[in-house]
Amino acid sequence: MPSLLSLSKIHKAMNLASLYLSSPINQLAPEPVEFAALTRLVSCKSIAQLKQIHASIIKTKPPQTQEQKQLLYAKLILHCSDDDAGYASSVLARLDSSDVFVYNETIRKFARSQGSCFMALVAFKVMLENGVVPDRYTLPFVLKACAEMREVGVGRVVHGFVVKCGMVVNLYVKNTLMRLYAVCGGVGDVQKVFDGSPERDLVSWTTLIQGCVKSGLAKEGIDAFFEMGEENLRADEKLMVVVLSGCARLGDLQLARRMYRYVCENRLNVDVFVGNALVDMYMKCGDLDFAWKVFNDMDEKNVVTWNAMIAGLAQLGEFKEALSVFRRMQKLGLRPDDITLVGVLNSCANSGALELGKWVNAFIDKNGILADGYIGNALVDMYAKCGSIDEALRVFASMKYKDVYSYTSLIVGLAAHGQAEKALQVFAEMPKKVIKPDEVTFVGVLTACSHAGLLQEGQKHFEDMSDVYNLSPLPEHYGCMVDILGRSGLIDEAEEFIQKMPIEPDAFVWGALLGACSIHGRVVQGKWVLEKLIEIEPGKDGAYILMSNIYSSASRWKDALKLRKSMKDQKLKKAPGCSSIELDGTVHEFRKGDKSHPKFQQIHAMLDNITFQLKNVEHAANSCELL
DNA sequence: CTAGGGTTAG
Repeated sequence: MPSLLSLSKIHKAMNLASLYLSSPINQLAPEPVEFAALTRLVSCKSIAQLKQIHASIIKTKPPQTQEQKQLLYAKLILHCSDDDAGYASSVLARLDSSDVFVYNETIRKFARSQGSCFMALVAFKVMLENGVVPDRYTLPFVLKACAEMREVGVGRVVHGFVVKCGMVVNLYVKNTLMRLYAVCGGVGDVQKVFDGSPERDLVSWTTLIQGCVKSGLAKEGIDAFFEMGEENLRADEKLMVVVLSGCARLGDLQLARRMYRYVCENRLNVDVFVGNALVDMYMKCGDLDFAWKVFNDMDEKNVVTWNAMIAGLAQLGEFKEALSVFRRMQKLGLRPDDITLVGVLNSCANSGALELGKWVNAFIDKNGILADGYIGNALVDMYAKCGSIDEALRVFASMKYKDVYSYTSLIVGLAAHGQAEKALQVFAEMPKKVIKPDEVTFVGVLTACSHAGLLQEGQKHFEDMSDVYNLSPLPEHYGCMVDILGRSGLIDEAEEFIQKMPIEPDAFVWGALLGACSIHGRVVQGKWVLEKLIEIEPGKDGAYILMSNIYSSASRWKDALKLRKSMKDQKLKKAPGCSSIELDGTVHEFRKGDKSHPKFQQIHAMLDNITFQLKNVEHAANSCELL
């Protein structure tokens, strides 16, 4: 108990309380106080009204007994809204009750809403100072307040207190304690509490699994679920939702189907939560048809249902489809929330739907939504990917809270627009704002260096990755370096660089080297690299095409033809090419081999025309080369 | 007077 009193946070709160105690409004409460119009408090709506009643009670009929006084104070506190923390704490400080129930009610009230959780801790402190011993009801409220505030520090002290009074065995206490650690990201601690006492129920399992899933250990969470089954416990809807979201993260379709069977076999009610979790799970596991089936079968849908569909489609690369779902949602008059907008912007970004993206931007402005955080980042990315780099810069500049995502979106965007110098400038801003770049940021930085041919600068950033930022370079970073070296003509150095890689080079790394061979006409080396690439990813066509270009540029037509023939013989699956363009607000999507566009004929006639004219130019260019 | 649920960007 004493350790709690030393908490600086609570001390700060008490200082706040004493500050309010000396403010004029509180001098309205002189002793002895009065008690009469308590009934009027029940209908009291505002803090002003409350204080008025308080004052009139004091003036007319003060409470006669200690009990009446305490009752008055307790009622006053319970009638305070979240913003009245100052007033509440001043009354609280005079609440000299020894009744646990009075404190429990007070703490419960404060812990119930976000804005007043701090007051719950203050009330707890007053309780302890008044020598009142917390019971099994008090602690869940206090722990809940800590969890809401993400105050693990205070939570740990309360935990110590819980252990001291042997309260861990109470399931409610134990489960709220687990929840505290779960929301604060400490799976290890959740597990410890879980293992700490033998009694556990569905809530304990739900919290444990939630803790795993939320901290990226979905596999462990699912394992725990099966372990639970061995104890002959059956999941309910709330637990199922958590398990389904874990499966969604794993992206394992087989597991997903197994979980769906579990839902059916156990006759779980597919309410809007379970339905949403199912839709999300099937989307993330790639079973679009079944996701649609669940979606259509749901009789109650909400914005989350639509969001799951939109975000899921965007993630599957079905951007056009995602946007059409958004339009359907709008036709039904459903209001999108910020998560909808992020999904829509993501789809715009990846399908080039600048007009719709601008519309979303206007929607955001019109509705007074702050273009910050997630939304701001999605806007920056959308503008950058749709070619409006200046708009991306504008949104970025207007953002108040910038994080690593904001910077990365812009840096990657600038690099893609050939503005390497600007990209590096923006990158240089990050340390000043104390924002730590991550792996993706460095992909942007290194691409910028590669496009601008900045060999030394690229090398320096690459070294900084591990030396300064403690990041382990991924294959794509090595790929960028190979690209930088290759473009500078240092092909042997690039090859040596690959040999020295501490991780296994992947197709992108070898691909970058092959690209370099192609630029510099290295036929022999190219052939060798091609063999490497075939080893790693047989059946892909990209490397063959690159190599056949190398042969062609070296005028080794026979070799080029041989290679093309071997591609045909192997029936190589071609990477599905896809591109899209927006015209008057409609996105037109083109896929390799897809003839479904209404103007397919005309488009191809035009393409033939362009190809024909290009051939003439090419011919001229090639002739020049021969001279 | 007590605890556990779904969707989010580079």
